[in-house]
Amino acid sequence: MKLDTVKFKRDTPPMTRQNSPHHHGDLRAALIAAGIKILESDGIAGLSLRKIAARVGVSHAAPAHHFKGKNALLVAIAAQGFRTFTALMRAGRENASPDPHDQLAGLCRGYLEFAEKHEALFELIFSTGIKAHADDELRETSTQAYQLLEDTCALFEPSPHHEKSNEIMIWSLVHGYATLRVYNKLMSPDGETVLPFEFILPHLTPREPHAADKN
Amino acid sequence: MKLDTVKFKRDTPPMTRQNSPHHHGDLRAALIAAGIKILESDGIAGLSLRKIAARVGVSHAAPAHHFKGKNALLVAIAAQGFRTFTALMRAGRENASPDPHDQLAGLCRGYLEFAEKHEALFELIFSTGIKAHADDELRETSTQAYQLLEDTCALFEPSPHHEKSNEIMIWSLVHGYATLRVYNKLMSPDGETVLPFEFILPHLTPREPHAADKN
DNA sequence: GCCATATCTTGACACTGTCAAGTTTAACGT
DNA sequence: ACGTTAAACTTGACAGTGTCAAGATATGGC
Repeated sequence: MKLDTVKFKRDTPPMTRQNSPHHHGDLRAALIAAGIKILESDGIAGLSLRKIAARVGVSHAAPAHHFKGKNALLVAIAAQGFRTFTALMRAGRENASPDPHDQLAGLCRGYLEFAEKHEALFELIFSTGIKAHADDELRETSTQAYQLLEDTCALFEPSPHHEKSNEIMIWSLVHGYATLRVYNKLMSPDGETVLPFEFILPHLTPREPHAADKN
Repeated sequence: MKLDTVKFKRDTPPMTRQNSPHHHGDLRAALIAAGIKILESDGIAGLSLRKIAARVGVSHAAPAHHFKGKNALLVAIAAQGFRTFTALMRAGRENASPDPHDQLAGLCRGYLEFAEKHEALFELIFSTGIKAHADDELRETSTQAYQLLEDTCALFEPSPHHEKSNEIMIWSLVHGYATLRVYNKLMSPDGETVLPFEFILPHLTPREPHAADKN
């Protein structure tokens, strides 16, 4: 399928690009948005720079002026992915009762919701090749996601073994569960809905409210 | 870098291919082996059919006669990956004391060892695009891996919540922890060595040895 | 109004997976 | 022993990929 021959068929009318072959308007953001769309429809394997450029309506080499390479665009997409990831976790937590167990369960619900509804994006942000420490924006957004989890874990007494044991355990648990559910590997494919945290959560003892913990 | 021009530079002497441009001998196995080597050196992104073929010393289209496509070769490589994965888990378990907690900890040690020492292979076997239920060999090998975990979890009393809760919890925990460690995302990059199962394991109660459980 | 510069296009390159057609080798029935 | 058939491999082609170089055009500062 020749993609470059249908160059000027964009999905949105060229509001930003005023009848001129150059200066799209906000090409950088448009590329990220189009990349996410293609990612959600064609998966991570079907994502190519040329396809993104064609969808936005620019030439195949246009993205090079906004991103250092394909990987840089993927990093920007991943950063956006982390933002909606954090938003879903926060929403899940806010829709729960103030009880610490419910708070944590709500956070995990948001986690799983992201993994389910944005499968390709979920795979992207946790894939090799996307080094979180390489890019400033990606480091920022991923840190915020971890921060939210850390805050929620702070509602409980820390483990006597290690101060970060709670975070690591919860994060591993929910991430592993999400991964195995999404990829449907090694688990019964009949769509189990049992959550492992319902088994693990009672073992966590809520912290004494020695201060005004209303975050 | 022109790869096709150095076609006959294979890494092993052509013992199986007796001075003839055809009939390699056991090309299928050689392609899988070469694929794993390239995978471990160049990562999952640097793996191409042509590179594999060049390394074995055959033309770029030779693999097509043994694998339906690139994905089929990846599936075969993944199957082999599952085999060493299971072997490492089994070895970790066999090197532990008969105590159920030690048995499970040994298994998890093997799990993490595989994820660490065979990073790209670990990413491959748990990636989308490799559907475990599509290929017979892959389904077989992945089932064996899960079976070993299930057997080890059977050393403990099942959770009152759900009969498979132990398996799901342990698998999620170790898989999530391995993933986060390998990709080094969202966790302190100072190489923590705290294992979350050391916190989780004491909550599991060993099963009563009502039968001769010496597996 | 002019010019530097950012923005985008066109064209080329090497590399990729996959297909079609040809060539050599091995296997097998007679 | 020999000729036919099928398998194994090669060569060549094609569209698609990321990336670079060079050219065209519009924007914004002077």
